[in-house]
Amino acid sequence: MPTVSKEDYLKTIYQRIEEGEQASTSSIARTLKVSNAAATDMLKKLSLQGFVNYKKYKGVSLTAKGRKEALSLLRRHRLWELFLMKVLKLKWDEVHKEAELLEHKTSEKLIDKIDQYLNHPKFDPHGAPIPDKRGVLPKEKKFIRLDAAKENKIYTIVKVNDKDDELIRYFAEIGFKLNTKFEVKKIFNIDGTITVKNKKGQFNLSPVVAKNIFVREVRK
Amino acid sequence: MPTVSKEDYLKTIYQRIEEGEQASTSSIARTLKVSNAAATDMLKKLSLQGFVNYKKYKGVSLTAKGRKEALSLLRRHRLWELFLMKVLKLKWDEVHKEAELLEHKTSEKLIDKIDQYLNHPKFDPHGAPIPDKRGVLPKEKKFIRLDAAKENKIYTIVKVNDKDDELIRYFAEIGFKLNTKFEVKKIFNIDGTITVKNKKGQFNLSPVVAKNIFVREVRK
DNA sequence: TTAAAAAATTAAGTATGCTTAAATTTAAAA
DNA sequence: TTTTAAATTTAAGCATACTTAATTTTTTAA
Repeated sequence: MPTVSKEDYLKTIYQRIEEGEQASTSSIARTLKVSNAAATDMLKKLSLQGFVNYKKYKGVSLTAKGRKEALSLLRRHRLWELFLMKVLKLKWDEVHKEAELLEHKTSEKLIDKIDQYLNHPKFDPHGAPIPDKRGVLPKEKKFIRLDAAKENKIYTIVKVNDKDDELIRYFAEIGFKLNTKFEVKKIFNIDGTITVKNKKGQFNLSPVVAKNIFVREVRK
Repeated sequence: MPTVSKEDYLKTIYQRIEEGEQASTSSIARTLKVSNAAATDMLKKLSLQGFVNYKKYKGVSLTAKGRKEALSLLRRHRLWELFLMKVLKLKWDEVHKEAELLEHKTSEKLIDKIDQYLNHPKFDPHGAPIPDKRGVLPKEKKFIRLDAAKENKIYTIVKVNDKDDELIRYFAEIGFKLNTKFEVKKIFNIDGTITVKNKKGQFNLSPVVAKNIFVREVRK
């Protein structure tokens, strides 16, 4: 059993790689808000324990064992998020932080009960896929990043990045919840700002924000 | 905010004192399964941080601040136990261990939602009183320890000691759940063994076991 | 292709919460 | 009351997961 810290590292590495980016020491350190030295240190330990493939200066990847742990933690995180929101009525922008704490202290027995209670859900409140008991991910709907959308088309929100509470709060505020529709009105070439319109009104989204919203084109 | 370890120490001290026993260094160490040296160490830290009154060789007691933390943790523990059992259908003898983990990672916001969901319950599945948001304990029903019961009388179970999973499993096995009736058939003077009878059958309980069951006399 | 910049690692040191062993204080028994 | 036993504390040391500062390796750009 990995420690709390080790679980966090494994999750971070998994998510970096899943996002198609490389899991560099400094990117891991940045995500976990620790020094590069701490990350290097931990990568060595994780390697020694067979959770990652790690060669000095050559980057890191997960072993099957490490991937299994990462998926287990993601499962716990995402089931908690959904449970807290659906059953205990916590807000969309509150569940991430709470789940982050509970996930490390949740037995397999308990998480299976939660899974059962929710009837084996496939996606969490932010659209992220929930691995099943064996670590198998459900197939996701096709989506593109909002910063790759086109003018004058209608989209629906498939997924949002849930790693930033402030961002989630902002999405909620402008009515950008899961499965809601909006139109891309204009994209400014100069800086990539995107003007969107939904039932809450019209908003300008910076490309940095838009990168964190994943959408699918829909008919009018 | 106390750390996880500190919360555990405060809870242990509170429970020792609540039980009318003194909270000696070694009793705390025994409960928490650490060395006496570790307990001494921690008592010094807790004292420095204003959670306990501690004088070398003179024992320890909680300050108002320490008591508040202990009651907060007990609240979280007991609400989780009830929630896990009632909502997520975990077994009577499973909830203690799970709650022990979750209690430390539960925000006030979350525990208030759980309290609300359960409609502000007053007792946990083992009969222990649940402190309210302000730390006020509900009034308990009168009870005596089973080892002080009398022959040929009928009792009902008001509370059991929930600190030992094996014991709880045994209680469940012999039908000794909360609010169930049984009769004390015989008490052996030689060693204090108590013969009890309920709808599951007749059993001999050692005085060590009987000390962990709290009962109230009822009419036939 | 080499110099500078960036990334990664090593080294030294810290806080927390443990351990065992030795020393001290208190309590109990002779 | 003194000796012995029990409880407690102190001392020294360990593992985990951090920190900053210095060093090394890799990458980028001139």
